[in-house]
Amino acid sequence: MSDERRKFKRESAESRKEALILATLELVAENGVRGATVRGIAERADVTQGLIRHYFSSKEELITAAYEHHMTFMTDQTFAPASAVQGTALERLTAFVTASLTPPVVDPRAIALWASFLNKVQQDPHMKATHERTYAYFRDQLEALITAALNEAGRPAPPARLRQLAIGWNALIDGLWLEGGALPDAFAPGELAEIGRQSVAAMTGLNLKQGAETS
Amino acid sequence: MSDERRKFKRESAESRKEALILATLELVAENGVRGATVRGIAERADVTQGLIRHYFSSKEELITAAYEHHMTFMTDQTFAPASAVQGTALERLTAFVTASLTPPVVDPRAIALWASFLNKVQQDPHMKATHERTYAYFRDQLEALITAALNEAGRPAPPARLRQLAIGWNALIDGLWLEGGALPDAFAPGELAEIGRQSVAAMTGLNLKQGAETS
DNA sequence: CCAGTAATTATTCAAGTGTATAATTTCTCC
DNA sequence: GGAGAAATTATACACTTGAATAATTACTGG
Repeated sequence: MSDERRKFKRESAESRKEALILATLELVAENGVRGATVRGIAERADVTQGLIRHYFSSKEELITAAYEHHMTFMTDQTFAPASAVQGTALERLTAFVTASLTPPVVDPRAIALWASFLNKVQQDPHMKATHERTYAYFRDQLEALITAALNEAGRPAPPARLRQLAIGWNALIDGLWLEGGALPDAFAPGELAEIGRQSVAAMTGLNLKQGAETS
Repeated sequence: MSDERRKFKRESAESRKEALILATLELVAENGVRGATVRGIAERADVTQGLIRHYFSSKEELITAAYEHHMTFMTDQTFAPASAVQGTALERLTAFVTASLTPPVVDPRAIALWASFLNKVQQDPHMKATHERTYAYFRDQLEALITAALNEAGRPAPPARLRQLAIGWNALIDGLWLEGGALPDAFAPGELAEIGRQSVAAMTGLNLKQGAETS
């Protein structure tokens, strides 16, 4: 007697928005920002295209929301492990490097998203601000960790040297992240993190051995 | 008496193709591959859109040609300085690192192009092959240079170690290249190259001081 | 249970897209 | 110097795009 099947189901604004954002990220990663069409996103999220405009006043706004969502996710994934460590600065530093070079941070999709968003980030002031804030945060955290680890080791360094170290470390981590994501099959599991730890150790004279987290 | 002004001028196929490719690269850098429209490219190259199809059977073909052009340019710019050096392996290695971290290799546009092409590179088999060939060439050259420099210094290393060094160096150079191109104002001229030389020196125990090329 | 409201779908529109074809213009060569 | 061929422009077409509006549908509160 009742309708054999509803034509659609109402969802909370929150979950709908998130579904649309996730669908957007998928398509942006696959086809770039311009390739992520309103119709494609709607289809991927299993709604009709009109709904997008109901939740976001324009495609631009959806794209921006998706970017922020992604950046927050990446930042969380990168910093959570180091924050969880309650040991020495050197241990936190090691955890940070390892997390930065391990899935899900290292991931082909993350690289694709980074590349796809780059153009827009450089042109849109709001997205640019988000990006620079994230980047500065990343490097500041890194520099603080390096500083603490060097002090801990009884080998404090002047600010100029610390800046250089932070830039170099950051570059190395970025580069390995990029290589790992762009050529996922070229490296054995854990290899990137191991190379990362060894390289930054050599650059600093600190000794980063892998903490046995889950042995 | 003669026509006050010709409506167009004939050019050689070669120069027209190049003009179209350069216009394409400009627009791809600015707006991504999908943002580089046939009409936009034609306007930038000061021709009408029909001409594009006269020289390239499709937009796809033009994009591919532009990508190859760019990759060839980047490879040349990166390797020419090191090839020109007639000294020790260490000197060639230093020249290589320096060239990789100096304009025009370090350039916001180059980063934008790299990012814009990434999607297409990962999907189009032909472009993917070009990319992987270039990447492999880059790392092989680097590994060979490192090997030679270590041998020269009387400190040969086993293959596994050489592989790790090449991956690490490559990542560091890529990362610095990326940072320099993405935030061109964040670094003083020559700073990136200096950090690069110091970092890879520390990673290897080799001493790369800048050769005084143009003092 | 049933009206009102908001979520969702359905349809429409103007602008932009790559491609195809037809119409011109320039240059070369005998 | 002028005909023929190739380069270039001009026009047309089918399709996609983001956005706007109208029409339905599902849920909620009394």
